[in-house]
Order: sequence, then C-alpha cells, then structure tokens
Amino acid sequence: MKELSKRYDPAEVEQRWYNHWMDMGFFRSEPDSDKEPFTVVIPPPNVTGVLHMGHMLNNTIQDILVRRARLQGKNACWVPGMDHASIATEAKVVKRLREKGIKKSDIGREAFLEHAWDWKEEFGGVILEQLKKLGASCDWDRTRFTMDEKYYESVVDTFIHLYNKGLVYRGYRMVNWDCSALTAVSDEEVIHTEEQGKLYSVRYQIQDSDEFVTIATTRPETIVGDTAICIHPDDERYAHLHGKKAIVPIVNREVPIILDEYVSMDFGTGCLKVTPAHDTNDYDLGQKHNLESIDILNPNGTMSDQAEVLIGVDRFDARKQIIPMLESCGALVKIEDYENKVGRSERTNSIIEPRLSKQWFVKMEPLAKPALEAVESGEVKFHPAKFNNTYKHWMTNIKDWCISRQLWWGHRIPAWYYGEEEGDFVVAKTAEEALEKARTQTGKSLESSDLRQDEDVMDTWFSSWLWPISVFDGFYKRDELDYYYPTNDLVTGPDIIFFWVARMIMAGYEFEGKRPFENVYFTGIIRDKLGRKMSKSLGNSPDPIELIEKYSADGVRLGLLMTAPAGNDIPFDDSICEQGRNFTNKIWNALRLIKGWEVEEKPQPEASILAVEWMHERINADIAEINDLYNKYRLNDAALTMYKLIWDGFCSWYLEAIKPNYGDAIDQKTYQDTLEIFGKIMTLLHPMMPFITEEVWHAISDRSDMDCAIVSQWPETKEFDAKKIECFETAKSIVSEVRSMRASKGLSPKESLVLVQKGPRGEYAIYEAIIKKLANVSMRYDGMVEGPSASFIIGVQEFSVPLDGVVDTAQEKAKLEEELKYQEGFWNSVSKKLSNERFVSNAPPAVVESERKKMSDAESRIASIKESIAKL
RNA sequence: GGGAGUUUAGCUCAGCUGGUUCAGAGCACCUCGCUUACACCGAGGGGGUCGGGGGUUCGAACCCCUCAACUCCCA
Repeated sequence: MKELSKRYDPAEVEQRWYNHWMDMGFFRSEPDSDKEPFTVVIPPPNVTGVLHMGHMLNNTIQDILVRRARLQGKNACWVPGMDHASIATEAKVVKRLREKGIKKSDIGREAFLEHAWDWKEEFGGVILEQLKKLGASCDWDRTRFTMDEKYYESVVDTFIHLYNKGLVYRGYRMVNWDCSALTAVSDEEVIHTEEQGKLYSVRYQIQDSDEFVTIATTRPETIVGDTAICIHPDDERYAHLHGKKAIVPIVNREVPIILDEYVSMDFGTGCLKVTPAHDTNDYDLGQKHNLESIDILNPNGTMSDQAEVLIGVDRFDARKQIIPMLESCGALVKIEDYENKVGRSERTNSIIEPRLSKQWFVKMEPLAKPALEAVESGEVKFHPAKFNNTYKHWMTNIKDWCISRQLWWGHRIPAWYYGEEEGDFVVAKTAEEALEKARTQTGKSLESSDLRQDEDVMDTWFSSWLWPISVFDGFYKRDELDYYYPTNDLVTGPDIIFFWVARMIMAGYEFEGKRPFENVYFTGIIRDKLGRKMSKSLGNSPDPIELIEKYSADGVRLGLLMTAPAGNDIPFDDSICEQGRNFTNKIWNALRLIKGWEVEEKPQPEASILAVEWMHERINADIAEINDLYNKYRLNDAALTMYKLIWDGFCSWYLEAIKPNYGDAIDQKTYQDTLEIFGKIMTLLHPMMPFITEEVWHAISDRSDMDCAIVSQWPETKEFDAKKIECFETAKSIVSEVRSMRASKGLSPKESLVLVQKGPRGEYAIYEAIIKKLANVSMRYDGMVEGPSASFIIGVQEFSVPLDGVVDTAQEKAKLEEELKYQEGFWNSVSKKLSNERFVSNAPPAVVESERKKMSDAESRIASIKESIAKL
C-alpha cells in the first residue's frame, strides 16, 4: 500500500466513490418480493432553483435514512425528481422572453410552452446534479418530473375523478389575486405581515339628513366600490339610522345601512363600510344581505371602469389621488398612522388583492377527515410530534382549495365551455370526449369549434400531492406501487406542512385508501448567525457547493447533522462544518496509524486483550443506543454518539491502549481485531459520512468491486456488559487523575510512578493492565504509603502516588482538607435527609436505601481522607 | 385577536413517569505541549442560583399558578 498522505483529501475520494457506486448500480432498486422495501420520495425541488442550504440539510437526512435502510438489508428506493413550479417558472420564462422583446400574449400558448420546455431542459435539474456532490444515493433512473406525460395524465385524471365525485367544483368566489403574476393563488401562498400604513376616517352623509356617519378604512380607494354601511343591531348610537340610507362620497351612491352582529361596536366608530367585491368579510356580508358587488379593480390592479373615477390608475396611486377628492367634498375627517396586517404573494411579493372571480375549487372537508384521523391515530407520525397540533388546527378549520391558476405552464384544466351560462361546460379528458359529452348534455349537434378549453392550469401542489403515487405511475399500473407504497419516511421543512404534506396525506387516502408514508421528519429552517432566514436578497446564504469544496461533503453533512435536532431552526455558520472536516481528518489519521504498523506473530499483550474486549462492549452498547436514536429520529444525537465512539472511544482510548511502543511491531491478533472493529465502525458511520467510510473500508482490506461499505451489513444489536463499561470509565478517570497530577507537578509522562490504592481492590481493576500502560504506573493495593504523596479519590476509592521530593506537603494537605470539607458537607446533607422521618416513611425504599449507601460511602471516604491528613 | 411552542454553560442542545455524588454533552474559551497517526492534534482546566416570582412535596430543572421574553401557526 502506498504511503497515505498526512491530510485527508476528500475531493478526489468523493468523486471516485460516487462514480463507483453508480457503476455498481448500488442506488438502483427494483421490486423484489424477497426483500422488505424502504421507500423515500424526494420533496421535488423546483425546476427553477439552485441548491440551497435547506436542500442540503433535507437531502442529507434522507440519504442517511436511505443508506441505513440499505445497510439493514432492505430494498432501499429513493426516488428523485423535480416540480414544474408553475408561477415561478412561468415568471422566469416571461422575463427571458421579455428580454428578447417577446410578449407572452403575442406568441400564444403553444409557442410559449415550447419556450418553457426549452427553459426546463436548459436549467431544470441543476439541483439534482448538485445533490450528487452531496452523496445522495437516489435511484437516478427513476427521476421524475411533475409534467412527464404519465404524470400529467394522472393529474388530469385526478381532477376528473374529484369532479365526478363532486369534490371539485367551479365557483364565483373571493380569491387571493396576485396583481403582478395575474393569477389567483391559494390561501397558503399569501404571507401576512404587520406593515405600517394609514387609517383614514371618512364621513358619509345620511340620506335626507344633515347627519353623517364616520367610518375608518385603510383602503380609501375602495370607497367607490362601497355598497352598504354596516352597524351593530344593538348599537344605540345608531338606532335611529335603522332602515335609512347613506351616500357614498365622490360617487354619490345611495347605499343601505345594514345591521349585522359582525361589526364590533367598540372598534373605531362602530360603523363599517362594506365593499363586497374587495374584502372577504365584506363579501360574506354582501352574500348575507344580498348586496351588490362592484368590482372596481382590473386584474392588473388598476381602477376599472366600474370605479367611475380614476379609471386606469394603479391601486396605490389611486389611494393617494383619492385623498384630495375626499377632502374637496368634505368627507375626509382625519388620517392616522396605523399598523395593520398586509397579505403579500409568496412568489411575487405583490400585495394580494381579494378579488371575486370564477375559479375551480377542491372541497376539502371530506378529504381532510381521514387525513386528520391518520395523524391523530399515529398511523402517520410526525417528528417532532409538536407539529401534530399545527396540523390539527389547520385541518379542523380547513377552507376549500382554489386550484385555478391563470397561467400556461402547468396541467391544463380539463373543462370545456360551450356557452356563457353558469353550467355550460363539461369536464373530460380529451377534446373528443368533451365534444361527445357536450352533445349529450345539450342535445345539440355541437362541433369542436363550439368548445373552448379552460385557459387556466392547476395549482402546482395539485400535482405534487400525488407525488408518492405518481412517481410509480400508480394510477395506471400496480406492480411498483403495490411494492413501494406506502413509502416509509418523508423529510421536509415545516413551512410546507399544509401546502404539501397535509395534501399528500389526503391524496393518499383518497386515491389509495392508505397513508402515503409512515413518518414525516420535519427539518428545521436554516438561518444565518443572526437568526435571519437565508434568502437570495439578503445574500446571507453560503454556496453549498463551495462549502463542500472547502469542508468535504462528509464534513458538511456531519456539521449540519450535529447541530440540527428535528424541527429546530439552525443558526448556520461555516464553522459547524469545520467540526465535520476535522472529524474526517481524525478518522483518516487513525487509518494511517493502523496501516503504519508492522505486524508479526507474537503473544497478544494483556492490555490489548482487554482493550479489544472493552471496545466490543462499547460498540455493542453504542449500537443499541444509535438504533434507538434512529428510531426516534434523533439523528443529531445519533451523530454525536458516533462522533464520541470514534474520537473518544476508538481513537483516544482504544488505539492508545493497543498502540505498540515506538518501533515495535503489533501482534497479529490485535491487528486483525482492530481492522475488524474499524470496519464495523465504518459501517455504522457510513450513512452519515459515506465517502470517507468507503475509502477506509477499502483501505483496511483488499476487497472486490462489489464489496463496499455502502452495501455492507449493519451490525446486529448484541448483549453488552454494562458493568465492564462502567469499570472502564473508572479506569479512564484514574488515568486522567494521574495525568492531571503529573501536569500540576511538572512530571514527565515518561517517568514511571507507583499508584497505591487503599482498601480492597476495586472492580475497575480488571483493566489494571490498561491503567498501567496509559498512566505509566505500577500498581499496589496495600494502601501502604511511606513519605509524602499526592492523592485523589474516585468513587469510593482513594489513591496515592508516593512522590518523594516533588510534593508540597502543605499544599497537599490543604487540598485534602478542602476535599474533606466537601465530603463532610455532603454527609451532612444526606444525614439530614435520613433523619427526616417523613422522608424515610414517604420515599420509596430503594431511594432510602441509596441514601444510606451514599452516607456509608461518604463515611468511608471521610475516614480515608482523615487518615491521609494525619500521615502528612 | 385565537392557538401552539420555547426559555438549562459564551453557542447549539440532552436531561425518560419528580429521587443516586445530578446540573450534563459537543463546540467555543483558558493553560501547557510541534511526545514517534493527527496542531484539522494531544493533555489538563475554568464556566450555569436550570428566564423572574410564588406554590405543592420529605424532596422540583422536571408538577401547579403567575409574570416576562422570544418563536411559529391561524385569523
């Protein structure tokens, strides 16, 4: 074997093993009834996107779960793919065309879609390529796109299915209108935040009277769309106005004064203006009181003809321009600063306009019911479980889902219209079928030219909610779906719990009658050091690829993992990856040490026999722990356990215990055992740090191309002797105490010392050979110490090291006296507890018993210390 | 406005149904050391009245009440 370099060089290693795994087909999965499947579907990244830190975290976790399942002998299948991201992609394509001087409306739908597909071919999939650098072990042959032919078909079929069931309907409703994307968006796509605005008080004259009522509004431009004034029926201040009319300023429209308990009497003047076309609550009032709706806005946010004034002026300019108009007619009472909640589009940041329009909706209640039950009963488990509450709250207050989007890039709504009346349409998969249906429905001999398909596409989430089913073409064939579905784990961010997770659960039950996945792991959101969300505009996100180049994929993976408990936000700083990189270097150097040894046939030293035995115990204990942590999805704790097992257990103690003296060879037996142990540990670590573990796996043994860590075997849980592990911990403490003493007295580690234990030989002494080697001492248990000595206590044992000449007796005495004081204080508190009769009679016997033991232990320590002090 | 959650060392977090010498881990920090795997290291060390106050209990980081701060979700 060639000389291993002093530093681990990940770039070459990572590339090489990733290619090898691909060549060997280790990521591939085919249904195999002899093996248990383990399925994960990737949260499909947006075709427009590039890899960001959220993806890094999310996909690291998925890869860990998938790789571990593979090691456990399961048929691991991780399906990658992409989402067509209607709004975002369309916006990019529109922008690109505009830069070329092309307008979307000029080229028409077909040509536009060609450009969109070109765009997708050109830029789509960047993220997936980047994920390979991270080590993602996806079955790339299965890569799916939400607009693949079969997938597209399944989305359309789903729409038809739900329509036929009465769960998809067309309605004239208040929707969230994005004036810059010119499309409706769902409630979930609107982000509400507090913003500084103004509150305008405006007075309306009462008809046939000199009296006025004053209302307050944040949106004075909507006054021209008012169709009522609303007061509380019990509001005595306005009792005399019942049945009267008010006059809307500027447009001088007569509107009724309606009574409704919706108005809160103590807010403002208790008078509310009602604009049914531009406010959700007002719309409801309008419905209830049969009010006219006047739509004063055009789709692009400018004032419409119906506004009568300021026609064509943008809504925000209109707000400014209407103020002098109100003033001039004496209607403006006052303007105050006011903070209120404003909804903005998640995609375009444009202020969302509540707008009445005809849209397609999904009736959610029937779908929500089984989906809610699934989580309540634990059939679908959320990690951490705190998201159950959020989920439940949303599910029990669910509103219908607006799925129309006034866009071209997406799955076109399969509805065909043949007339202008309310019900003049059919829903069908193809134009031919639609014509057929329309003929039957109307009884007329319609021609295809009489039909026009709905121009809109469906919400992207209406396709991605089918992801766990459609990636297996589950709507059209059963072989793969029956094997892989339900999937096992879903890993995603809590920000899309409603958008995606909840809806997938609904789709799972609606279309398959089964949960789509068993576990949902919600990652945290990665923030910068200052706790801000990472965003392009802030420029506070590191480039993941650069991070990988700097710290290695393994290093970044471990760093992210260690600081990322499920559901907790992560304040990210490059330095967390440093720890991961350092860890790879540590492992690398352990390899260098071992590979550097000469091996010969000779007897195995006692210390090595003990070290090997202990190492097995420790590994077995840790396997149990790690499995438990994995099962609880506490991956950060599992990572820390691995880290300590390797750094502390394997490197700092095991390797030091078996290390031959400089220049000496190691015995064959210990060497073989060490390689075996190293291999086992590499398998355990492999899911988290796939590359270096693979490299070590091959370095410690000549192996065939197929014999790889990635497909090695996850170690079985074995019994372990907790007592031995505990004894070893004591032995470690003894070694540390001796080293500490050396440090404080300025004694070289090379100088051998005598360590004397007082009292009966402790159980820890099974590891005597290791203590002797690592502390460089010889040991006695007779307690006989002549002359000055330094001492320390571990557990119930007191140890002394005779040190003629170097011990400062006075100092040593002071140290002992301090210790004595502490022990006596401790004894006092225990003694007080035990003399309290209520404690003795109320506490469980085991607790009382342990207190008694504490007291007697303290007594023996006190006696021992006193004796030492006396000797000094 | 309604709901959920969080608050333990400088940072990120453990701490199971209240009970061992129980206040812990990793990182960071400090001291010493380029000792023959590793300075991306080793050895050693300091650091918290468990957000404040009150209560229950023989006993509270843990249970109850209250106040405060922060976060998230919904309207």
